[in-house]
Amino acid sequence: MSLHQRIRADLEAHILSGEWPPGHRIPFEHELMAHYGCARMTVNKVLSSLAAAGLIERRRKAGSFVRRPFEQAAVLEIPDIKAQIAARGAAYRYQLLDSGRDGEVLVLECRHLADDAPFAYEQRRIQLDVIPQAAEIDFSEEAPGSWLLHNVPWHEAEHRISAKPALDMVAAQLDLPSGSPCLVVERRTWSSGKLLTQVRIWYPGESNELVAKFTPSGRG
Amino acid sequence: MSLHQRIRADLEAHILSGEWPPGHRIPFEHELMAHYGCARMTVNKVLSSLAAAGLIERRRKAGSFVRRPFEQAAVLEIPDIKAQIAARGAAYRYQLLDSGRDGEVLVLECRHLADDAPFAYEQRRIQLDVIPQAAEIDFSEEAPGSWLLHNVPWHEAEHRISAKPALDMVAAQLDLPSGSPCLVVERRTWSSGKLLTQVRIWYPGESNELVAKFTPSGRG
DNA sequence: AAGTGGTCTAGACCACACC
DNA sequence: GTGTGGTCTAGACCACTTA
Repeated sequence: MSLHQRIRADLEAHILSGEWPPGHRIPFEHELMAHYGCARMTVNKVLSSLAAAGLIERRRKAGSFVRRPFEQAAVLEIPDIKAQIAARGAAYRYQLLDSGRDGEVLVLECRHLADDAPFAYEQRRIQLDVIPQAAEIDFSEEAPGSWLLHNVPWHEAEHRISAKPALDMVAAQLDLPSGSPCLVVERRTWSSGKLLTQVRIWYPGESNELVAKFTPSGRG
Repeated sequence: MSLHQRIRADLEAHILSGEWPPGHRIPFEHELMAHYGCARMTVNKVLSSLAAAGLIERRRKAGSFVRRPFEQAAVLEIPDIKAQIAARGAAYRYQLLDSGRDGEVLVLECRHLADDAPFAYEQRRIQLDVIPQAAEIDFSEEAPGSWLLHNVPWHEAEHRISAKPALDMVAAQLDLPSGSPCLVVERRTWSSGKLLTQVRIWYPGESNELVAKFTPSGRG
């Protein structure tokens, strides 16, 4: 592994772990030079790539700062479920149904309700080896999606969308007749190639739509 | 504008204009050094960024080569249905079920089959005031989606994705039990603000998935 | 074996933002 | 002014691939 890759991984770990929260000023280039014992071009390359990836923001004379995580996917608009329900004028309620560990993965099941009616059923996996601070969060209070959205920056995401019948447990949790159509959204999120979290969300088909607006060049 | 930005713009123009087609070998770093009269680090930075952007591919000892352009919208991957079926190794067949006019709108209904099994049911509307040449096309031979994809440039698109039960005609056309979950994709496409076409495609839920992969910055 | 890209250095000057 | 990042240089050594 090359020097600039090791430095980048090191800085990324500080950011992703939350040790350097959004707004935190990263050491100056000359400080990093001294710390890693390398030339300025090398740390400059690292910081430039972090800026290109959207993890940090660089300002002349001021320094480099950790950026806020993105509020939502700009391309495929899947807003925070809480905000989505609030936008309909309904009262939002969240329930943690189950939680456990599967090796280095935190496994959660939860449910989102609008005016006490089931709105979505969520199955979530969080990589604790990459986001160790997630182990300390009380997910019976805050939904994992909301917490992640506001605390962990991501670089890449993949959505997989399908229509499936609600069977057994899912039908029960969503209070639907067994076999009702559901929109199933599976999302995986990475940061610099490392898987951060996976989630599968079941929406009753009648109640929900995904909207994606974009141009061929990739700008929404 | 900095030197490496000017060099990058220059090389990009060669690639995007088609002067350097896919597979073409870009001049070696030492050749670009001589051509632009700069240090190797500078051209290296340019070529590295072009590689990171996916425009070129770099191979030691061999050189740097122009990559193939993306075959489809990288943001929300909805390939040509024909190509999609071919990719599964199934035989593609297309049927025009009905066609008519609604004022300035050409209205079509058609069906796509994989190995003679229904794969998707399509309801299409094409604005003839914007795309008059569509009136001359024999859509019993070529699917409207395929023809549009290859003949009409678009600038903006919006997808609306939902899960709905297949009822009546849709269930019949897709050979499904009434009420089966279907993935419904509604797409509207514009060019410079003018609506070109609308389409609603029904996929049997079990057989299909949409995949969207992207980054917050908008590059897939 | 040879030539390419990958990486790194130890300087340097500049533009810009903030004081 | 002062200090930061932005850029560029003229070298160098290495690793990998391909001929």
